[in-house]
Amino acid sequence: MSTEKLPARSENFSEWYNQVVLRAELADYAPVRGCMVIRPYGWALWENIQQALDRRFKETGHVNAAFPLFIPMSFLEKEKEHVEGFSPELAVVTVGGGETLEEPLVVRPTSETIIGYMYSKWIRSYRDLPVLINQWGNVVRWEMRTRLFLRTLEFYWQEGHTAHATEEEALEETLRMLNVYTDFAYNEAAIPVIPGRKSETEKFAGAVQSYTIEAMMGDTRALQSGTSHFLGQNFARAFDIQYLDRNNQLQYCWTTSWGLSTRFIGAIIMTHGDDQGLILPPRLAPIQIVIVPIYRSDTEQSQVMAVATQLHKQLSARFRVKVDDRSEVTPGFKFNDWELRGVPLRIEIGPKDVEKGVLTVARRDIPGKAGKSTIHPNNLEAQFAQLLDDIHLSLLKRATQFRDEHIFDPQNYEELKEVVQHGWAFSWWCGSAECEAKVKEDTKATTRCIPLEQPAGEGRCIVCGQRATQKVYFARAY
RNA sequence: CGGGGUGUGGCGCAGAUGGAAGCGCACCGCGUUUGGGACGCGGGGGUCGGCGGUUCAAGUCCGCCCACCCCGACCA
Repeated sequence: MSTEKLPARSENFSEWYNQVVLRAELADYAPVRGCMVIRPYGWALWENIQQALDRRFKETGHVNAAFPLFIPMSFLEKEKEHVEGFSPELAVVTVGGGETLEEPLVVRPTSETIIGYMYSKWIRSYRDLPVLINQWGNVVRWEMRTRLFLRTLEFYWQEGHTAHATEEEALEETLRMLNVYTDFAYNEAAIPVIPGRKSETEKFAGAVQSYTIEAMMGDTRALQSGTSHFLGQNFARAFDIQYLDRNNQLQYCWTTSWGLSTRFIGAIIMTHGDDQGLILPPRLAPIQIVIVPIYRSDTEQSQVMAVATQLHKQLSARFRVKVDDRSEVTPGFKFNDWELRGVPLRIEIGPKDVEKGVLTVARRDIPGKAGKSTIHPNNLEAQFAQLLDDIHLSLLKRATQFRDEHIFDPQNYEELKEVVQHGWAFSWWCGSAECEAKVKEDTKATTRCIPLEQPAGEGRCIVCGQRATQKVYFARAY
């Protein structure tokens, strides 16, 4: 616990971010460079993310399974682009039980290869298709520069891997899961992500096409928050995933993969947080309502605690509630503490409230006195459900407004260079890697996505002036 | 891997010219407090990143090594 104020977001956004993560006790640095410990509060948030996603996966027909952490080195080498993309960041095990291994094992950076290998064993007939499997697990990528949640050597995620009989079906699956992520981001996390397609240079190593949900952080940088890949027959050919169709013809499968990681926690922090700390979206918050009792004398304490305990019991049936009964810190400290931790609603119960038979409620999304109101204890569940929904909507509205205010439509290349310093540019783009590279070279901004929703007509590439049929977002990214 | 920086109680730091390791916060105890980050008194805790050297004497000077942080190249 610390009593110091956080650095202001406007002064030093990344320092604000680090301190929020550490002080809200979401995570801590591990003894190994680039690794972190996800603490109980952070893990509880992840568990809620998992639940919300897992429910959507099941609803769309997927099942969970678990594949091994170790993958034979040779597997990675079977898909050319895949190995080129991942080999620089592999952790490799060369010794086991004191003996040098016959073949080195890589610690999975992603599981397309080993799952592809298994699929080739399991799939024989069109009757076996589609295979719709998801895995919750952890992967390792030896990154050079790391940041809590946003990029660590090891991270937790889910990776879905599906195999289909036809290209159409696989493409449909790819977009279905992109929609699942979009729906999750809007309706659980209150994050207005933009779904779109990745450029050739930005796509997943080994994919035919990659789709992404891109979110704008509070400093206007972009964060890829989830991805869905159409893998074509690349991995099916590399791993011999074949089936006999109705006409007894041997065919290669069409596969997809899609993932969302603990990085999403970073997206939540940087989308909604303010100078007081975290603001957690109500549907994912580990604690939705915190009750802070206030008292002086022993008599007051017993009166107040009686109400607090009863209220806790009543509300717990429907909400995630906590009573902060710590006696060693003052109410003022607790207010700040729970605001730092982002709890959406706080109930203050003091002698005055007990006397009047009311509750004082403070909304986390509206700081200070403005967010406080007095409510009468009739139909409490409905009142709190309404309040939490209101907070969800207000967070989404605020984030959407911020996003839209920082998306620009530069009229020429000079303007583009300027706007990507403090926002995103939404511009016509010819699609060439050269133009993309030039923007990156000049501004550090990269293409984030070609949004699914495109304006009508066509224009001129913002970089080279050639005919362009699509608009793309350029932004500096995490 | 290139450029810059930092290593001293849990955290943040101070320790010119070598001469008995300190401060703030946190922690423990007691008391007073408690409606927006309380206060008093009393405590516990550090082989000064590591190894080697110079010296009567090294946190301080010299050499080597290690780790971490920031900025680049790479990335969900």
